[in-house]
Amino acid sequence: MTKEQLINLIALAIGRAQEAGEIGQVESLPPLVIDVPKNRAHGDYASNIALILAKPLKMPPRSLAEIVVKHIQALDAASSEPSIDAIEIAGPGFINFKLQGGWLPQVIEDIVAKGEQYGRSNAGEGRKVLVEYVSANPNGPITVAHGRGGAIGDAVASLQAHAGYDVTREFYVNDALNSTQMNNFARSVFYRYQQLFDEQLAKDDPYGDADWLYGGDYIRDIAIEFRERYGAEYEGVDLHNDEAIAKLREHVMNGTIDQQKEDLAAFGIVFDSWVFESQLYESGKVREAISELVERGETYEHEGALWFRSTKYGDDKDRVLRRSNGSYTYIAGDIAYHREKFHRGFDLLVDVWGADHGGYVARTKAALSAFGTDAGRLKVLLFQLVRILKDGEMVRSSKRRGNILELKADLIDEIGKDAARFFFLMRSSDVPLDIDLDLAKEQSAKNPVFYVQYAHARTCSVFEKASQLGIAVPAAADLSLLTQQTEADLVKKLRDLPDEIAYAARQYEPHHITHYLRELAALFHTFYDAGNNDTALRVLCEDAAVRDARLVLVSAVRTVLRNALGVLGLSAPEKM
RNA sequence: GCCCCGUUAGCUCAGCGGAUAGAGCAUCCGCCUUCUAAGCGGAGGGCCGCAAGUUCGAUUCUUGCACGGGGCACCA
Repeated sequence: MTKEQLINLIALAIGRAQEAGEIGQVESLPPLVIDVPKNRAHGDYASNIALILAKPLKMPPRSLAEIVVKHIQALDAASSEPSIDAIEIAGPGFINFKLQGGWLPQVIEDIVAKGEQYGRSNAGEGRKVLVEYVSANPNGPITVAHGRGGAIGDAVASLQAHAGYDVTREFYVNDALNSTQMNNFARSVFYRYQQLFDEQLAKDDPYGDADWLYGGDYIRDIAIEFRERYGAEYEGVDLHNDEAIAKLREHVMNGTIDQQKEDLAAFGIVFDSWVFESQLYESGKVREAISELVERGETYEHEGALWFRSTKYGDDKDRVLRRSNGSYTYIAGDIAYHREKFHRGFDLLVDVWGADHGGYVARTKAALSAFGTDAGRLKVLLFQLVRILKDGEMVRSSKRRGNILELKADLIDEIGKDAARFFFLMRSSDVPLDIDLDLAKEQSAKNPVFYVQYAHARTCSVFEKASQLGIAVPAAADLSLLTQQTEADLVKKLRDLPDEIAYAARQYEPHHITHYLRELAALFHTFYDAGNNDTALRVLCEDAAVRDARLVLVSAVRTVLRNALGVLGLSAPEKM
């Protein structure tokens, strides 16, 4: 009996009880949900329906439960295939079900049949969702903080895809023309570039303390790359000539973006789409968006600037869209960008931002509301800051100055792509993340990703061993022979994957999957280890029928581990 | 001052309105003639920040308070 069948049975029993006049009618029956109790002594499934109906029906929960149970038993007994083994009323009025063994083979057969598809659902019904993440400014490398956003965004996108949405992954490049920061960035690169040709300039370092100078060694790295690409072609650029700098800025920026793409690829992230803020300006989308706000009467002029009356939609204060000097503000581009996303036909937008951008949620949603779009169709995921511990000290990462911790050099090269992704996804986005680089470098059992991947490698080693012994992996087996408690526990966990993925997708919380993986790995290790103490409990035991059943079980475990790792973009090594 | 996030075991954190609140690390005690010990079993350790409210039932929802972090530009 499946979960759905049990729910139907309960609904039917309530209907019978109502027909018999034993319980009253309710306006609307709440959706029936049944849980898998944490405590296995409480059975396979538990329903709290009697507790929920107690109030509207004005009956004590326990007696209500007794009536419902009576009808459930009658219905089950009358069915062609009675499948409830035991049913009991517990505590304040829970109805606990123990089903006959049939569910266990069903779960395994389902996994074997679905293979890579196991865990997917069609809840999204193909609706189009755009997930935008990382979106680092083109003035430096991808940092560890971007890495957290990248891991979360990529996992959320993957979860949505598994939940049946049509997902697009997008990176938004803030290369706006009115950017003072970008000019300073280019100026800094050219200064370091000139120093490569002029020893005296390098020694004197006249602008070493200039306000506009970007600190950090990565600027020098970019200058070196620039020299490799263009040689001495731009050696004579006047650092104080804003126009000349602005003209050459693009060269610098393209190099930076290429580098970002490389770093992201090393992290396993590839975007479907890159949108440039400059193109929104050039194509007139920004002007268009602002004009629409003006036409809709959502703006006003004040002291020469154009303001968006965002307070009308719950923002703290109104926002300037166009400065008194005629240039657009950052949010003008951002508003146009979000408007444009919906124009491209997406049903749902997900933005992944650092918590330091939390203040932008209200104004962005306000803009959508002003366009007459339901702001609920934009989901903004804020993740708390990443803190880095190195040599026992907290390192503060800063984009403008030095101390930048680069995702590639400082994390991926140290602990590997999989470990980095796993650590980023181990915690809820709402919690600050500490990464102790020294500890993470250890690559020991303390590292949970190894624990999980090792479980997968172990499943593979069983098949390896079987093959050496000339034992073929059976296509089917008598799964009713899986009678050990460790086996039942394992299969119950395997059964949870579709629910876990659906839940994590619905909540936009990938960390549930890392927890699931650890739990599943632990149950597999326990199951496996039982064979170390008792050879009869090994997968490759004497009894061929039991052995075949266990091989099918291990195959299902391998599939589920692989699928769950895959959702998070983690590899499933066959050997470790 | 206002907005967002947090407060659960020594530490870092899970916990989807339910039953005896969990995991990892750390500490202590056990298990290698092994299908991979990169593993497993066991023990100790909790006013779930405080106070109200809603509920049959609150660690979970609401409000207030306290403490900690982040954010409050005609910067991006």
